[in-house]
Amino acid sequence: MSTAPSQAVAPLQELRDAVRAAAAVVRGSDGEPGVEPKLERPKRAGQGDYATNAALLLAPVLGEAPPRIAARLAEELQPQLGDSLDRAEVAGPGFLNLVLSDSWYRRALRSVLAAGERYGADQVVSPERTLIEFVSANPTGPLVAASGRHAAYGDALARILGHLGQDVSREYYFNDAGSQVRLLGESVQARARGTELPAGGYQGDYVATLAEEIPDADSGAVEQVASQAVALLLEKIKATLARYGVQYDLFLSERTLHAGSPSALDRALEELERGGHLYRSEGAVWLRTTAFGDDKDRVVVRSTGEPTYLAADLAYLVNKRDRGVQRQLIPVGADHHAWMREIRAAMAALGGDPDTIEVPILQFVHLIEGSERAAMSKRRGAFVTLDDLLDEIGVDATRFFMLRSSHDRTIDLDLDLARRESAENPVYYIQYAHARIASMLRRVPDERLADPALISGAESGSGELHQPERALIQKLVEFPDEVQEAGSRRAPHRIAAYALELAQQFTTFYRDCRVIGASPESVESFRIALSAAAGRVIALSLGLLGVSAPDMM
RNA sequence: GCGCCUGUAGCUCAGUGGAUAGAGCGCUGCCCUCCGGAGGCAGAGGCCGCAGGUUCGAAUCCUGCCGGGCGCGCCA
Repeated sequence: MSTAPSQAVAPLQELRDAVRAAAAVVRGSDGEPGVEPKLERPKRAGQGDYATNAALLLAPVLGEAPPRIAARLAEELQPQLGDSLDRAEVAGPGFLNLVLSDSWYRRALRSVLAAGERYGADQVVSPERTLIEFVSANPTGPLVAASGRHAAYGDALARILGHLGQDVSREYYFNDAGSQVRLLGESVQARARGTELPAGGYQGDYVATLAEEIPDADSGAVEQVASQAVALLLEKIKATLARYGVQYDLFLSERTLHAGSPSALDRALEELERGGHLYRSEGAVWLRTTAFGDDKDRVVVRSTGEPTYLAADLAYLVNKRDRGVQRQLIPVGADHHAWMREIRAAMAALGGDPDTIEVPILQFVHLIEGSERAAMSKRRGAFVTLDDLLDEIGVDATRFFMLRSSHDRTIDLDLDLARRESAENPVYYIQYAHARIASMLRRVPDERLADPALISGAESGSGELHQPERALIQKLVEFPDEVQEAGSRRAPHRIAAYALELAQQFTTFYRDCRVIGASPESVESFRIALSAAAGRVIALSLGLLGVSAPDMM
């Protein structure tokens, strides 16, 4: 039995290890049970605090009835878990329900407090240099509302993986070299001159603003106007992202990949040429991506001699390889999902491992006004900007709204509803729970809130725990698993769901269990420790989403 | 036509092999001498898109069909 106080093994992990060990013994193998038993929380009362399906998994292997195996597991677990376990009961088709003792709960709370800010961290065995490239919207206009999904997702993922011990950096790659940029320059110039916009030109009001802000917009060279427009728009994008709470490590310009002789792009193409992955056809240069799983080959140099965006992407890949990047996460919108095959094939052609490039597909954010679906077009100037959205409903509500849905579901953003209901966004429920805890703890002297006091409070008291106390502790000990799951599945929305459940569980506890002034004092100390732990884990969860955890609202 | 994603309560969404499927909003009815009522309790509300299959066990995995989103350019 492991009760060593300084060992911060997650309480659930301890239980899981014990079940695995017992399963191995029952199976008669040394150490390895050969199956992966699960530990889960039964939904119904009377089915224990946790249940394992180990016996059901072992039954086909051992050729015995599951309940018999479960009974033997129980015998093995008893000595392993010692006073952590009240009793183990065989139930249903062969589940083993574990009823844990209050001393287990007290130790579990203690370990949450002892872990502090690093609770749920340090689970990565071998960290990789991980790059998350996200948003990367071209600087041909302000960030639109949908970019808020990308920004929130990429940033939250970075925070989660960082918490788990990965070496993460955030990058924004922007195309400032292509035809769209030239078109932007032409549009600004046309606006400045009062002449007609070029075909397919940019029509937004911001183009007129740019025409005023850029000196000599009417008379200067188009390239000059374009590059000044890009610079101004990029500043605006950076300001919006900063306001949204997203800090990038690097903004990388496509133009720098074209610069020099030979350029990064030249060198990438040369390398592919040497590898025999390029061929010429119809006057263009093609990359044979079909050799690596793509459904068609892709042009890298147009018949006009101009490189495509994919060519620049190749140069960027080489650039990242040279910098020692080991894993790349590049969330893109659903309209770009075919690009995943291209880039992974390109990676393979460059001799890299395509599996180190992950491209989570973010489904669309549909804007609805009234009952109509608002079409978004940057070029036509018909869009809602991220800044507009932040003005309307604020950073926290926007982030939470964007993060509570799984990335592979489309989000319907009803602007009227969002404005009306922003006060009812679940994020406020969570923040309210946090503020309430902070308010409560303000009534407690500082010395009782110091870590040693809290930790001893967690183990103080000998009375029986109340069910809401146990339920809250159960929720708290799930946190490391949730972070792990959110990280490995690239699914920050798990944390949003968890934070809401935790806030609910705290609220139930708060209603049923008097904290300040509870007697005897050991009970008060225990509940102060429990409240402080709940407050910390709520703050940690919100922090992983980039949402603030205010002490007062 | 082909490829990717998706279909769970009136609405917005969690739940990627476990026992009688959950939350928020909305609806009905209650609860403030009490640590923050931005709260709580109770209730109504579900062929988990449909049909097969795998399994001791399926919302979850497989197949087909139906509905929705997005792609299928020497555009980005």
